[in-house]
Amino acid sequence: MARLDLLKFMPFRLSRLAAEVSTALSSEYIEQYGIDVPQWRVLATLGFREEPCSAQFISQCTRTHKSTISRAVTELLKNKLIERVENADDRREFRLQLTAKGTRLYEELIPRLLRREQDMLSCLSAQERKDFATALGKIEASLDLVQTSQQAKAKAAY
Amino acid sequence: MARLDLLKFMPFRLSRLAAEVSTALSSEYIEQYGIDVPQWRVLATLGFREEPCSAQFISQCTRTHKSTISRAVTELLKNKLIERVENADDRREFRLQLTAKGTRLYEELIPRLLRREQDMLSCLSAQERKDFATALGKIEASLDLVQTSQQAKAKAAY
DNA sequence: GCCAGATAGTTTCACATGCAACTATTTTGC
DNA sequence: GCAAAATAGTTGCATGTGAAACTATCTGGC
Repeated sequence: MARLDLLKFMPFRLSRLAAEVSTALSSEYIEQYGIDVPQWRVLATLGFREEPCSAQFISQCTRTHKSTISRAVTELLKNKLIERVENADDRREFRLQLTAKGTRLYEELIPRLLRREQDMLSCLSAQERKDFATALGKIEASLDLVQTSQQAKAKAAY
Repeated sequence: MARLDLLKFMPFRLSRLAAEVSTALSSEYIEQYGIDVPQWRVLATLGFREEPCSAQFISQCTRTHKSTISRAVTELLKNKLIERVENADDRREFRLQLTAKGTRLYEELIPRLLRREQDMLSCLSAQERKDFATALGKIEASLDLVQTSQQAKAKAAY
């Protein structure tokens, strides 16, 4: 009879680990700044890419449902962490960017999150870390999770 | 200025990958048998461990909230995939086990899920797969995710 | 130019899940 | 032995999220 040990089953392990890591990490911005995971993803996208982005773009590159992004954007606008400018070329779309306040928060947060990431990976040697990232990349690629912006554009609305 | 590329940030990558893997995998049992992820976790635990288990135990070793397990158990009982027997030693607790129908479903499902897992990992060589699992194990251990049943017992109600 | 279909973003709805309160039982301290 | 605390499991409530419907705008075919 075929058996399956959940504790050795990769999908389960990934799910459990991702949940744990997410909880450990998000406490950093939830408790301190009152922003949740979708809001963090919006800020992270806007902070990393210097030019303004559409909500659609953020939705695609963070793989987060557009309604979730829409709600996060609403909240961030309310708290003046981001602002949006009309796009004269296409009036359906808004360009989003960090406000000065949002940029300050972003710059405060990033080093702390990077430190936390390093802490979590500190149980691996430099080589192990590199190999782990590579393996992750291969699995992502095989599941078609690596999107260039071209592919993102080609894809139907997510 | 510190920057952070979400696409290279381990917590985000893990979250995204886990979600994708979970969706890809759960379609196997959702579409065919109408059972959801928590229900699958109950079945997987009961099928793997031959002796009957309590809901509490399943909750701990799958790291799933006890109310979620409770609802999954209710549903599985309704569909006669599991049954529960009173525990004379402790009448608060019920021992859960697969029914014949549940065992049949389990035995049908397992090979297919294992095959899917292998498919997902087929982009890695045998050595890479082993190293990946080892790295995962180290991160889990450093986050205190590896529970023996002793530790589970020692831990407060989850 | 106009109409059909596509697209950006919002909102409504249904549903899943975590938390906290609850019931029923058992264990612990005295 | 009994009262207080702990524990197994259930349930009500609040919340977050995805699907789908919706509005507004744009694009392509003709």
